[in-house]
Amino acid sequence: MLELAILGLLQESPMHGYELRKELAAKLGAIRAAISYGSLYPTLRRLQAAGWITEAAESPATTEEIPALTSRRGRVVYKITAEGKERFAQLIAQTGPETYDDTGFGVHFAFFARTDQATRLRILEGRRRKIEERREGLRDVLARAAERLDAYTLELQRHGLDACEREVRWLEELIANERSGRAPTVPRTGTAGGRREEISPPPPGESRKERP
Amino acid sequence: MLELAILGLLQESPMHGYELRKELAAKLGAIRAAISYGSLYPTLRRLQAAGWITEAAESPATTEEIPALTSRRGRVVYKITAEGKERFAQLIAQTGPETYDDTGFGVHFAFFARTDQATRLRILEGRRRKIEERREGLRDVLARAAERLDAYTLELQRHGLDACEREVRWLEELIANERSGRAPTVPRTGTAGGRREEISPPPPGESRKERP
DNA sequence: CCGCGATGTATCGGACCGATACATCGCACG
DNA sequence: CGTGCGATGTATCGGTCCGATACATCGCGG
Repeated sequence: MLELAILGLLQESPMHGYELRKELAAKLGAIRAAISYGSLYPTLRRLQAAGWITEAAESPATTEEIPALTSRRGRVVYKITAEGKERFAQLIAQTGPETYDDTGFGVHFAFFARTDQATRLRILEGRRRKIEERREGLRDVLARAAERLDAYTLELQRHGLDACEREVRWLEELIANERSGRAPTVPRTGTAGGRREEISPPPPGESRKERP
Repeated sequence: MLELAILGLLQESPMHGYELRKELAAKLGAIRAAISYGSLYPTLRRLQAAGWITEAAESPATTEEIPALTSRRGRVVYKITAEGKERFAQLIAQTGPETYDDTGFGVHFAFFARTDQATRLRILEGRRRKIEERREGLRDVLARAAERLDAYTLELQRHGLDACEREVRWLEELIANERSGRAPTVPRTGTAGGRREEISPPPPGESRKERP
């Protein structure tokens, strides 16, 4: 999972570890808190050893402009390789059981913009199936074993059940949306129109997304 | 966390590993899928080594009734010790940062029936604080970094934000409920009364809860 | 000038998972 | 009658990831 996430992020732009962690936290903030360095650095090393990423030189184009005033220290900038891109494409397209658990689904979903529609659909449906199973499990417990459990435990199950139902509905909308029409956005409360707004009129000032 | 959960469950009744796993899945089904044996058995051994639990003999009172027809195999039944109960009491009352993450909170909450009210309140408020922070983080990303992210990532954040807001509201109700009055149940949609119903009229047929 | 918070790299022990192996039991199906 | 299969049951191994910790640099304000 971490491997996939790192490869995905580095595909957008080269980064060093610290930055990677922050971007990861921003992109996956809804899923998991923040990746630990104890996972990050070993994984970076592993990816490098496998040849998916390489260390990039620090000040690349404008070699002599800035360094005088910052005197770049030992920041290690990583960059994805061609093999790394292949690896990413392979990882993002292949689905196993771990694709549908909370973290796995979150990571895959976060990179849906780089995933083909068939795979997106497969993942969304797999996730829905999994959540439906969890939901049924919770319903069973609430229906059948309620008298064995105390009120707090029961309340916990109810809250979990609620979350399941909610997520299934969310997934339904995404799936419908995905199937016919191609807009990623779920219709917000009451907005019925088919017109999907593209997100940003090109931001005027700072655009540091991709390197040209 | 596993340690706490096992100690808590064994406090209700002695069990063997397999049973423990199933009960755990039932009690924490809203939180986590099912504990792996690769965690369970080593932990059981650790707890036994520490003296918190002991192996109990298989057929305890009615020694010769059943064994003829089932010929009890190597099931290892574990039982909590007096020290184990102390340990549980200590673990359930002490709160660290890990008490407020998803799993930690879930486990603590599942044993709220064995937790004193002050601790319950502390945990609920700590959890609320943590979720509020997560919520603010997501709002920040959605407000400030929206144009840097693709529509799918954005949708993920929105869904996460929604879940946060929902959980905060849930916690608010639980906290209010906890503060004045002592009923564990959150008022279900429209049910305004103060009367809290006790759950089960004694179920007539099969009662295989505790061992006699 | 000095401390302090942000930036930045790195390691270590431990918790937990997923796959796997293996043995027994009861029952359904041929 | 046997036989095979799914549930019950115990156990280990490798791998992923976390949390704590250490350490070094930078810019800023007191």
